[in-house]
Amino acid sequence: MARSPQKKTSAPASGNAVTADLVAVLVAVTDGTPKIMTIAGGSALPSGPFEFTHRSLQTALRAWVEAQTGHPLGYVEQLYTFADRGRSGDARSPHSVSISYLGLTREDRVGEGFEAHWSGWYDYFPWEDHRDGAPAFIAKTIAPKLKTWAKAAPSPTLQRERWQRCAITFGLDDRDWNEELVLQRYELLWEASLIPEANHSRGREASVVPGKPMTADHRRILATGIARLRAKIKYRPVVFELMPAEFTLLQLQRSVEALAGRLVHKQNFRRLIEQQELVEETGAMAADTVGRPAKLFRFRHAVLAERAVAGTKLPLSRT
Amino acid sequence: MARSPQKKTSAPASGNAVTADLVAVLVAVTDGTPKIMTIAGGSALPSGPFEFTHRSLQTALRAWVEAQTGHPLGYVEQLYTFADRGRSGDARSPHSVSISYLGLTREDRVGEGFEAHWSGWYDYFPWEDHRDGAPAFIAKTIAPKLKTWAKAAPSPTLQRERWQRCAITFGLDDRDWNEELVLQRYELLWEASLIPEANHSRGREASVVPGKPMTADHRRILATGIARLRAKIKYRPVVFELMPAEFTLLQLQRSVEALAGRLVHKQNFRRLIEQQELVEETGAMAADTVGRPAKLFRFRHAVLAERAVAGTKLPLSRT
DNA sequence: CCATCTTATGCTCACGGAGAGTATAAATGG
DNA sequence: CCATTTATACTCTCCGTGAGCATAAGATGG
Repeated sequence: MARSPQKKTSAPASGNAVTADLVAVLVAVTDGTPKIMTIAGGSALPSGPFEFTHRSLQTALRAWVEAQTGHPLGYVEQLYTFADRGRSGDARSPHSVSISYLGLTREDRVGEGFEAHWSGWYDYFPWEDHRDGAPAFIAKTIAPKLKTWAKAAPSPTLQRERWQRCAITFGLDDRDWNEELVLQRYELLWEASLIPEANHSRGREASVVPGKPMTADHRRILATGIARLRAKIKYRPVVFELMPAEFTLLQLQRSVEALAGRLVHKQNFRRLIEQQELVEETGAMAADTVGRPAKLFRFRHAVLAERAVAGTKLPLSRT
Repeated sequence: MARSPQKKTSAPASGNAVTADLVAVLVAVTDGTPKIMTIAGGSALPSGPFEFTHRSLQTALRAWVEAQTGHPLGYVEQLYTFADRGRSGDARSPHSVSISYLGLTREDRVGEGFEAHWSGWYDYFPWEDHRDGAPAFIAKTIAPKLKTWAKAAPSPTLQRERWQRCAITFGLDDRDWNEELVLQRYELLWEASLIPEANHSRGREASVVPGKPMTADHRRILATGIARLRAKIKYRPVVFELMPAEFTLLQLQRSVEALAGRLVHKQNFRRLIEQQELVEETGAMAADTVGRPAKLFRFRHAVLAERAVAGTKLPLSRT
């Protein structure tokens, strides 16, 4: 970084010039399946060079997505910025800075005739879907391979630490599954060389763990996005960005479950939603359903103005 | 942004080249005062061009800080990336991308003879310190000015919305103070032109609200860092990065209070710390104290390996 | 028409965490 | 010895949350 702080309003780019890329994790939920927008046959996230004709990064991303989908992007949040020195390893290739964003939409909003597709995100992270319990291949395939990797550590202490890390992130040894550790799990599998992208020497030692790979570090970026979203839905009403204008409480629940990758207690879910006054009845009832018909609800946009957003966990004094 | 996703491994920079800057919010807590590292007489955060000789942004930041302070940087976290088209407004000046980081250290680790200084962060955000109750000037100065600003909105509805926003972020009208809304408060004051930095036409209409200004958007970046840190200390044991090797529970509590800007219930704070097994006794007692001497504790680094980190708020099913 | 299935919706219970207060112990300086 | 300051141990009360029971309201098949 800097030589000296004084030089911060620094000299024009010389050897210092880079290119800026945007990478987008665009999420939608359709029929209980979380999907992401992909290009290149599902092997990459939509991305492209940043055009400085826009006022801010956020504006640039919105403009681009709207051009692609024909509809405004509901919720946008910056994820992370990566810097590569010469992405391809070629020393002369330009340095690049990749700025990644998370965006929430609805699949049906996307116009036809684009090269982009929607892919289920569990295609890329099959071990993340615990809605029907932990996938069998975690115990059958992943856990043994991780154990082997842990045992390959040089010292017994390091072996224990490695395995403890595996057990925590994957909920092994009777630990609870923590759905938010998406990135940690991906990084662990990467370190253990169980991810195709990790084997730099041109994809031999092919996919040792199920899950579709992606270009460069796109799957890591996706993991970051999923983790962020799974954390966010717990303290911010962002799920509604993924819902149609009217929905039943079960549909809402299914969307949350799709994102979280685990099931939710129905009655408690409803209690939570209603006591927070997040929704209001439309008066209409859902049609075409099995079982007792459900009321239709809509999101109360007013709550966004009414309430602040943060949570607390300190033993605060009210005095 | 992108014209077409296909072009993502895009052409070398032409009109697209930018410079990459790092901006650091380096925090320490000394004697119950949260401090940040500043340069230029306290009017700017340390920053400088990113050198692509490093493997990653994080590495670059660490290396730079270690060169400055002579000690490793405990905790580092990326904050946000901003893009400006021509920072100075000069259309021909290079576009820049500023990547900001939050870092935690201890003041005494910094070597002497550097141009950097430590400034109390409440010098820049005096309205954020509620340890002795809400500062009087919030009710006396800020609230009335915000009321005026709210009333200046075109329609009655907008006026009410504006005021509601003010009341929420500043805890007015008998609302609770939410210490995490640091950025929201800064942005609100900015919008209401109560912040010198907001008055683009060369600092007339000088500081209408107490608090030291900063260069460019540095105070906004600092607000982002404070907000992030205030949120983080509640669910991650990062305070310990700011503590000496051994400390009393009261010292620990004072540090948390310094960061949060509000007081904490002593007994409950201890209960929380101890039941989470975050610390262990050193056996020694604190010297040079008034009142009954306190036990000295040290951070149990093992907890970082033992436990995962995330929290939950969904009505999950355990079955 | 009834039995059964499915989903919707209302209500209760138990447990644990968090805010708050009381009480006692151990040091210091007059 | 007493006032003061800080340390430390308990207790009490709410309330949020996980969990389960019970009932309602529709469809479907015999």
